[in-house]
Amino acid sequence: MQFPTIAAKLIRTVNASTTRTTNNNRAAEQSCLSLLQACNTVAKVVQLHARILKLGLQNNPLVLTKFTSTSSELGATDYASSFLFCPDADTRLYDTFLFNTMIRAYAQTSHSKNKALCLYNGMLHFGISPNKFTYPFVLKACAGVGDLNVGKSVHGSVVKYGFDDDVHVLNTMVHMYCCCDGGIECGRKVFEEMPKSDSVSWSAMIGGYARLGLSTEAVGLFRKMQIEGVRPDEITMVSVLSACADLGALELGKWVESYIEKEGIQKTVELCNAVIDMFAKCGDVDKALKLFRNMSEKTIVSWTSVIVGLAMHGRGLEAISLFEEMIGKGVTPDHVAFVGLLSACSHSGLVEKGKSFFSIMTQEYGIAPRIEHYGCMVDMLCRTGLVNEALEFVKKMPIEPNPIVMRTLISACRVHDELKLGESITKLLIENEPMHESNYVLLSNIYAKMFHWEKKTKTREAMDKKGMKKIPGSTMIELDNQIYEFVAGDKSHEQYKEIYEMMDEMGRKMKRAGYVPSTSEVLLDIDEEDKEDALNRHSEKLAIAFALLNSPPGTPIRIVKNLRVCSDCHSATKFISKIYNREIVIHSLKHS
DNA sequence: ATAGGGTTAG
Repeated sequence: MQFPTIAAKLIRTVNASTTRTTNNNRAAEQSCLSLLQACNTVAKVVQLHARILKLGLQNNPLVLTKFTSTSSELGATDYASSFLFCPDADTRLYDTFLFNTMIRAYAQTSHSKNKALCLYNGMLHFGISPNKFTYPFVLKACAGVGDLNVGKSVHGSVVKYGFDDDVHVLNTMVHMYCCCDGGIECGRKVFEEMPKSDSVSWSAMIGGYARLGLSTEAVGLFRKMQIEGVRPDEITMVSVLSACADLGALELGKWVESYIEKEGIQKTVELCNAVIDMFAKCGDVDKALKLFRNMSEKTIVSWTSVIVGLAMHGRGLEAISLFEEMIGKGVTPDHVAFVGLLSACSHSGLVEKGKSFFSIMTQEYGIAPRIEHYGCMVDMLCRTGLVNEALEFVKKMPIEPNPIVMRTLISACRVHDELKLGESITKLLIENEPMHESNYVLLSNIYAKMFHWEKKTKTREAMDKKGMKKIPGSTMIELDNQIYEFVAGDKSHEQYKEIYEMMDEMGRKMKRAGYVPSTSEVLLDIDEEDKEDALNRHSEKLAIAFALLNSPPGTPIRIVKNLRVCSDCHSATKFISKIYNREIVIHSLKHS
């Protein structure tokens, strides 16, 4: 930072212009420029570069700039930078545009965000001033790195250089903060305080909330956007739909779909994909399939959305046949498509098929398994009750299992009575993640199943001491454009008497149809009769009773549970669906 | 020559 002085900059400018004017090889310069313009492969750039060196034009500013931009456009950024920053390079030729070109190239490629930041630091080191075009690139690189402190320091520079009034810079800054761990509040602050905001600013913020799973905030902000009269575009709508999908809010999603029609928002492939994903995740997989079939242009994302949707709703065989149809059409699956495929196998108990797809993925498609793929395999083995095989699988994994995989194992240990094993894994996990509440819930559930009530109480106390609270289970239901929420034993609703009568009736009819309450997941120190009672008051059943009372016979019932659905509610729902002739879709927001 | 989006296992 101490290098740049105004004098040094002046000398540099003068020297650069001298080089330009004394260059008597104008014809060669022109020919190089037009050849560079026509370059379309890296090989040609390399060839041409040899010629540039031979002609001694490597320090010609025009040629250097063109060489740099052509190389980086073709993905040969490292090649260009090795010459630009070699020890005998003429640093007098460095300027803002040259650095912007290089930083942009690195900021756009996924594994080179750090290089972009290095170049930005180098730029300051050489005394080259950034301009308002530099910062969108730099901030984009920060977003990729995801380090809040790095982001804050760049924010400081933006203020120092006075670009904090530029809407493009600020929009990217909002996006950057939203991509950093724990940065969403900073993003919101920049968003709130920016002098002018447009649809891009709102999209960045709404998208930020949606990505983090803060879907209610995302939808709320979209409402605020409409109140403030900012016209959303197709990119805003993608984020809003993604929030709807996450919330399982089918009615809202349908409204968004008609809003898109009404407002004439451009239906890009990506927007159509988001609509399909919303329907698939909200339980209307057939609607998603229909839209998918009618799409004129499909991408891998379109296929994956439907495959994941089918997998989520237990239609594993259809998911697999759709995957095979996709291969038949010559579409190359990516790692996400394989996650969908493997989860389809897992949800439908197709262990052998799953194992074979897992090996095909690497052997035929050259896709290295990621933690998500290993997670699917562990889940698949655990669901089938092969807990020990799952454990062996985890031990042999070439990458560290993450907490999600560990929690899958622990749940399986509890369900399949490997309680000692479950206890020891959970203790390890708590050491690594002391502030994650579901770890304590898992441990206390294991103690409950071991009848270690004292240890269970202690675990709860440890949670309280750390200021963590267990989130109470609740179920939401959308009826006539209103959202009703129920918690276990809820009596706050004005119809509560009718609801409880309905539940009694449901219980009687279910028992007659052969339903046996499964009390094994009631983790309370109470006797069997009370356990049944506790089950009957679960929020899922309340919401279903409410829906049976208030919606026309034969119409589907869709409910959204904030936590995992217990096994008893799962089986009870199947009975209720049959007895009352209603399709019942349960959407769960969390899985552990 | 400048900005923002989607699909991912429990």
